[in-house]
Amino acid sequence: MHAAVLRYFDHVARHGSIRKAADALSVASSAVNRQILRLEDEMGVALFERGRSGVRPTAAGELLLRHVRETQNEYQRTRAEIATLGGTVSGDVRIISLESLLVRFLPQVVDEMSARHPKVTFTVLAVHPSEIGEALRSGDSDFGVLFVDNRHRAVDVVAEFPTAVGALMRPDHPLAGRKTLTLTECVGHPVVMLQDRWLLDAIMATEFANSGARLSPRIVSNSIEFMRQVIRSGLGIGFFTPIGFIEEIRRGELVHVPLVEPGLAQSRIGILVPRYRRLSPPARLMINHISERLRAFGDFLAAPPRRNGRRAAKPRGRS
Amino acid sequence: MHAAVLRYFDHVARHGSIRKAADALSVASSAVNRQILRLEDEMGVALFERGRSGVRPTAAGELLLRHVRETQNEYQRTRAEIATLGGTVSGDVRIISLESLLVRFLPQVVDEMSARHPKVTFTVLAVHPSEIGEALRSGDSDFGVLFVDNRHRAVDVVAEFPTAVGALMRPDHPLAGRKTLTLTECVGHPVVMLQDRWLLDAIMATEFANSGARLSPRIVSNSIEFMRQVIRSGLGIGFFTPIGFIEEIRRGELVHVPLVEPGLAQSRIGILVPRYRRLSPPARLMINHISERLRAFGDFLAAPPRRNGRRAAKPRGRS
DNA sequence: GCGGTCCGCTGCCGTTTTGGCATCGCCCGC
DNA sequence: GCGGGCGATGCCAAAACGGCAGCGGACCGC
Repeated sequence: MHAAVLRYFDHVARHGSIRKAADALSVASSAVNRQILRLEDEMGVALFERGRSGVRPTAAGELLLRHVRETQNEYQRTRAEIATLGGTVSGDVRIISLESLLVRFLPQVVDEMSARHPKVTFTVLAVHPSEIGEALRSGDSDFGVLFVDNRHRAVDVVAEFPTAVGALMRPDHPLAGRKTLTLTECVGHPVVMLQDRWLLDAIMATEFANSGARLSPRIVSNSIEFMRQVIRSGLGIGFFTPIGFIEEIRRGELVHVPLVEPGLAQSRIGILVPRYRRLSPPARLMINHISERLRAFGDFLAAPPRRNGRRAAKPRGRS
Repeated sequence: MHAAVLRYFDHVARHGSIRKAADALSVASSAVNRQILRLEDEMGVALFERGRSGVRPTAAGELLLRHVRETQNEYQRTRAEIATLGGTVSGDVRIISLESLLVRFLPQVVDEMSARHPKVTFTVLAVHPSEIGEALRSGDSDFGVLFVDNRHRAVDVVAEFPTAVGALMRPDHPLAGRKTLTLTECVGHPVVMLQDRWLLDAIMATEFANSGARLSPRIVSNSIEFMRQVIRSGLGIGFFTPIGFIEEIRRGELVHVPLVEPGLAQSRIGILVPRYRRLSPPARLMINHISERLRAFGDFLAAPPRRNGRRAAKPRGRS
């Protein structure tokens, strides 16, 4: 329905080059170039600055770009809405998420959703915390499943549940019997750490910095899967929310001891939706579904089957 | 920039007929027809129901229509924004308003604005109160200068000033000396009334209905200008806010005695902007300008040069 | 019931727009 | 200075679009 020039313009801006954009679009660069020139002529202003190695949007280009992208997003949303009239939910759900949720939680949720609504597609991205604000605002994603951060403005928290960043270790670790820990108490024990602390959250980063704890990482990695294995091998303590390790905790293979540092003990994971954003039907359904699942995890974590837990007698791996 | 089919689709929906739309667009009806058919093919659903005497949007058509119109509005706004980058403010400002403001107030404001920003165009419409909600919501207008009505949801009141609906009459009218009046006190005196009470406001309509006052209209008209003349001729009392008659009141040719009925004495005129609407630069400027002017009128009315006013000694016509 | 009218739709054809290809001029880094 | 990247342009074929005439159906007034 919409003119091809919208896609062209968007791609050119994204790739920073007419030829690259044309390549990605599988059309001749001359075609893209002419469309852009014609568009600039129609607008009466330059939309790109031509540089040595490509093009860069001018201020006017940025303004138009916002309109074009919003139009494309709204078009997709509208199509999804129309498709839903026919009974079948379809469309793309675009989610940004914490890395740790991509390992266990979201795959399962996507699987369930996908089984129920086969025509729905998913785009699930882990994002650099510094990009969270922009990713939510720009409309590139429908919503995020992230640490709740009050600093985000114009964002509604649709559902949230409290979680605690804690020390993850084998059941036979000296600290495994503790009910709580401080970072300081972990000093001296080998720890495994995420490379680039932004894989944790900004909140955590500052918290780790504030507490004087000088932790000595024995192993550093940026792979959560790798760290899962080394922790299970007893090579050290990792610091995570329990949600990515639910299965291991359930089976008693790992123990999660909450940290008491304020910003860590009280952190919450929630569904963050840009305020005033119209959501596509599949996005709405997905949010509902994730909310349910988050609540279920919340209930589970409220009475965790800890090795030495007081409440004990909850279903465990060998039950 | 945007595909012609957007305009076609919009026009067809507006005119309820492909041939009429084609006529308005100055293209052959076959061209419009084919674009619509192609669009329906692309969407996979019928967008119009074909009837004996034209077409009517289906549910899917309505959804797409909303997207199309929003896209067109946003495009215009974006163009205005881009034009403003170059220093000159341009674009169309679309205002809905009270009939009474169209007579004196808005022409002057538009004139001042137009002198300052020659490239700005104006669309000023008086609207049926039943259409106010839809006109604000649909995006057909940028903002309204209307009676403030709390029943409108999702609308921000940017500026407002109190005004009182009152009895408008010649200075030599028996009731002209009064400081306030009730509708009941007007019974017995000839009144001139607007035909179709919706030319007043919904608030006023209910208020007039509630108070048991049985007023006997000597003259009924739907023209404010006509009523201005008959009131000046002494043919009766009219009920208006003073704002459309500022000049006559200032010159002492007419007297405005506020009514004390709650909904009338406390009515307020304000600038109503649909919440979360992005405004074009000229619309923002216009709102600022109208706010100033409204404030000026508010100051003037706070110390009105009434024949027997206590505060007296304010500039009058013959000063 | 019978033209007249208005509707959406369609086949045909000229015009306009769009895209592909080759090429130009430019600038930068090697 | 030379190769490789970039955007811009001329030329030509292909596709899209619009105008015209005409079809069939529904409705209305006579």
